[in-house]
Amino acid sequence: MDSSSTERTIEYDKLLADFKALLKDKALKFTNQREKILETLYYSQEHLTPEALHLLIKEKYPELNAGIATIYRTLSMLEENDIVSSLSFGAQGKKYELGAKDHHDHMICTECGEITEFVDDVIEAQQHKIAEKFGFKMHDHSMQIYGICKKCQNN
Amino acid sequence: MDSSSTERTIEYDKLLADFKALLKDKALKFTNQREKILETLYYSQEHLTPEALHLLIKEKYPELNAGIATIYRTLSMLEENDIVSSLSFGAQGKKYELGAKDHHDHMICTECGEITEFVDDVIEAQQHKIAEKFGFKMHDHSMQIYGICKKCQNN
DNA sequence: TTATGGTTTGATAAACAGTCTCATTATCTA
DNA sequence: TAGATAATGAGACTGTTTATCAAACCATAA
Ligand SMILES: [Mn+2]
Ligand SMILES: [Mn+2]
Ligand SMILES: [Zn+2]
Ligand SMILES: [Zn+2]
Repeated sequence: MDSSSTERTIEYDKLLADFKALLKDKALKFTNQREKILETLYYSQEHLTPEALHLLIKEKYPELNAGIATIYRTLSMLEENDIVSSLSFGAQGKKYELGAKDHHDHMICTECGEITEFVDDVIEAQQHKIAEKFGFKMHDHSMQIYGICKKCQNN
Repeated sequence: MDSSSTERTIEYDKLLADFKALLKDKALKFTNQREKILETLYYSQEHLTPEALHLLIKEKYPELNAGIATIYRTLSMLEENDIVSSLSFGAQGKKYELGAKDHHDHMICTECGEITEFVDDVIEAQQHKIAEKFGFKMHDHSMQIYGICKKCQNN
């Protein structure tokens, strides 16, 4: 079966150093806002909407006075550079998470919203086979399983 | 491998009769608007945004004078009753398609937007196994493979 | 058939998410 | 440290989806 939960695989210091290197490489600037956004994403275990991330940052760093536009701009930039990934399901809009974890897919409880992460080698391998069959050059994929979690089944 | 394209599996008359029965069962009314929305979804092979569907209907049935709000309302109702399903990826918003086809997943070209449908038995079976392992009661799932289609690779 | 009451509708206002603009501020490099 | 330029916050703006409500419509039963 090989399904398993995922866990963070990179230290924050390393992540930050890589991020600084990336910015330098692309002639982008290392700003306070960008740093706090990265940090907040790293230390949050949640899948965050831009709005939720904005709130967290306003709470923790009120003096930063970060604007929502910067949150959106930075999330887009981070996603383009494969540092975060986004997940969109239902009407709830996009949710972002730090991609410093290994790739994984999601199981979503439609009752309580709980998101369980997993990786399954059989599925990963099969996706490559399918893409190959259609002459398709796969860059990425996303899989969601919807249903009712253990906890909600017992309520 | 068992991947294959999908095709429509139900006659329109049957679909319409089932729809009428459903409406009656739920004490909802069979209206001209609802009929034309169902019909247009059935005969379109595309994955349609609410806006695109609205345009199609205005072209074909101008005298109906269908409002966009009715399109949204009806699509939601159809989705709740598993008659259509929606697919949302990127910023492009939700696209709807008639679920009278068999279940299938999607392969999306990020260059030209082409959507290829497929079903893969290995993946279908594996998803059940994963849900089972986590004590999760699966209701639905959705998988998208993103990449570059054959055509776009040769451009 | 027609009357009746609840449903559905279209128009339009409102909410909402996300993007754009631009004057000001911050960062980087020499 | 200064100058060039990138990034920022505020808020205007866009496009999409939802809510409101009076008018029209549909199903039912007389
Ligand atoms: Mn995740
Ligand atoms: Mn499809
Ligand atoms: Zn749950
Ligand atoms: Zn293509």
